[in-house]
Amino acid sequence: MSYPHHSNLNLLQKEAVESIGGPVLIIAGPGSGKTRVITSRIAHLVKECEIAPHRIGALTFTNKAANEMKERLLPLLGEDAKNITAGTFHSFCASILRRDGPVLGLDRNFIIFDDDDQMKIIKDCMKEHNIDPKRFTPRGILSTISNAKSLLIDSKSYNETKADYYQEIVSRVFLRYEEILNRSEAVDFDDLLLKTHTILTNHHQVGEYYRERFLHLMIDEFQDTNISQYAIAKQITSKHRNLCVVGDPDQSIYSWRNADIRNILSFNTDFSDAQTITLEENYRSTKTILEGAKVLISKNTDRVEKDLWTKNLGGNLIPVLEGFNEENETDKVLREVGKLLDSKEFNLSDICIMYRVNAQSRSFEMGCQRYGIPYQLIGGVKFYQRREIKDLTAYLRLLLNYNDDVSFTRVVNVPPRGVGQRTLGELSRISRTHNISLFQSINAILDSEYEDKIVETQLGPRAIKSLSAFRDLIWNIKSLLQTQNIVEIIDTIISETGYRKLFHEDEKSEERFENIQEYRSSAEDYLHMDHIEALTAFLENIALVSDLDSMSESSENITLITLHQAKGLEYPAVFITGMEDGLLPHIKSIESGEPSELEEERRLFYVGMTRAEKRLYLSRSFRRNFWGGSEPSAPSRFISEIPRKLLQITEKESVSHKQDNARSGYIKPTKKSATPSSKKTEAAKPLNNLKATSRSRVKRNSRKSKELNPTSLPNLNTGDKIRHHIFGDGIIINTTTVNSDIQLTVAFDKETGIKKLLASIANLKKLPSK
DNA sequence: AATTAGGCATTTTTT
DNA sequence: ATGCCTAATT
Repeated sequence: MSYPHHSNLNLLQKEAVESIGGPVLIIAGPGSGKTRVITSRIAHLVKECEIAPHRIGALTFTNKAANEMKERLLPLLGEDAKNITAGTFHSFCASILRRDGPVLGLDRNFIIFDDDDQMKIIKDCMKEHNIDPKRFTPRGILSTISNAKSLLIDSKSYNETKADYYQEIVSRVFLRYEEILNRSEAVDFDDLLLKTHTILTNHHQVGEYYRERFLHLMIDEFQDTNISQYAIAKQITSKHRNLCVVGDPDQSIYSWRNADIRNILSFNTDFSDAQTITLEENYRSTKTILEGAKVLISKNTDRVEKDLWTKNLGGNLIPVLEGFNEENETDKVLREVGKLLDSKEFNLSDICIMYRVNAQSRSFEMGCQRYGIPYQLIGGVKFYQRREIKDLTAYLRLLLNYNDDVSFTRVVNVPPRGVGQRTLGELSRISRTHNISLFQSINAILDSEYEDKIVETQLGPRAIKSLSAFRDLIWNIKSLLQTQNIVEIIDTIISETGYRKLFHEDEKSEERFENIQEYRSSAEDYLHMDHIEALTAFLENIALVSDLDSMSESSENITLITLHQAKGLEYPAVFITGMEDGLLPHIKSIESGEPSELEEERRLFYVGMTRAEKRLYLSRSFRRNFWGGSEPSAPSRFISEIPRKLLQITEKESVSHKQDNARSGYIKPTKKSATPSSKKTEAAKPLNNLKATSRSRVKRNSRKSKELNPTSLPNLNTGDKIRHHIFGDGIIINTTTVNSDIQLTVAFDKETGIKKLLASIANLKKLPSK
């Protein structure tokens, strides 16, 4: 990065760093050294102004940004850096609630419900109220509720102000939804903010603590904060009035998540004495890239003008790659990637491929595997959403909190232990009549009473026995928390609940096991803590930490990422793919007819473009795959909004020549339909391994792995004895080639039986045959 | 109670 | 095409 040296901030940056009395608004254009300004400002506060580090708060959009900030502060401040409160709004609020939640009657060990959990509850509530999910979609109702909460409207006030039939329906669900959350000692994402705000506002003593404590508060990505976040910030800084917000209205891309761009636009009105500093010098991109982005964003009517400029060189034109279908688009993009790598000007980690929707990633994943380009996929199907992971998490949540009905329902019959629909229905009936959790309902049934009221049930002795056994199971494991740490508890759950059995079922068992292993090892970070605390922290981490946060920067692979997640990142070379009307801008925004939605799509593209330092590529396809079929798609209207002179449209025939002549280490000319190569040494990971490694784990199938393979993979033949880290010892009874990998059929002991394993991932040790 | 078959909606972006 | 939900079957 070509930032000026620390001691050498530009005048405006310096002003931003040193303006420390009262409210400050920093409008920071892309690449204007925003992060630098924020860290320098904090360092300045601590070193020059002698502000105690723990009295400074810095709130960011992602945990990754927060961690980066802390890392950058470390050389400047040393140990003091660790005492700065830095995190996302959500994690910040979670810590306030862990400390002060009890004033609202919230248990300190509350659980955080994710999107999945929320949907389950919404659906239950709707069923309870006989609301037709065809007429009112659960998703829609949830988003209405979430919207209300982010405007600081709770279920009670919503109910009081409901104005039409739809709101009447929502209100019923909302009220019930809140009851269930309360009963479950759980909060959702919006509650973290809403409840924090309530405490700060209504509980004077607690509020004063935070108002007194935070002498300075800074907020990054302010254009993407919502009303409740802004309200919290105002609350906290109402005493010392040192609120510094940093953002760029042109990069506001989260309105669908209730972010309100008015926060930043009207900041100056809210604080009439606010200083405003606008950073317009761009240190990141070439003139060409910046000019293209500027012209594009100027097409938005609803915005505040900025005059971005750069001293950087003009740089290359922006190529527009055109493929005749999705696969061909991918091909062209990856060939360009290959050229960049061959030029030695770019490393793998310098290159990023961006797209509008996650579904587009698949094609690039497969492409990378074909070409042997190591890649890192951010997001996609979330690791923590995998079934086995959710199951295990549900068990852990139950240990902490018996009243978590969502988790209860999830695992009470997993693996099957004789608690079926009927039993569950009866439990839920009792839970409703007495307003107690499902788990408590078991107690009520077994005791035949609840708070002196007789509880009657029609359940047979078999069902009652099953329920009682389940209760004992959970209780027993819970009591082990005294002596066992979190990792041991996970192991205990797997063995004691009989969950292990599920691993022996199908060909997915391998994948499941690997996921569990990873889960288990991520729990190891918490071993130093008290067991209960560790459990709480681990579960909070699962809820609040995203894939993006754990993405690696240094490792040697290219990055595949959505445009939304790319916010705040930068790469020497960026490919923005799927430049088609319907994809970018997305069809939903076109169909909505709202100009504001189209403008947000434009901002999204703008964010993508401005991530690029030296090279920017656009790509599109003439056809796009939908649900099986493919349909013609027109070029994105945004392409024509970039001045033609900045673009480089692919020449016609010369392309194929270049392809043939390409003597690239990464580009191996292959025939269209054929799988890359049938040579076993190629060892590209098989496609079915994709799913197993979807978290931002690094996939390596570079030339490197080609060399490594013969050594790491002993020459395995039928009849060889091997050892597997999970299944134990076995004998190979067959070998076949699948997708340029070797599939081994191995007979293990009686209990495990016969397994099919892929040589490249099974990590087998060959045992000497006597 | 557990398993299976058939119908259906699904794809925007995520703390 | 796939995965989720409901209904029907054993």
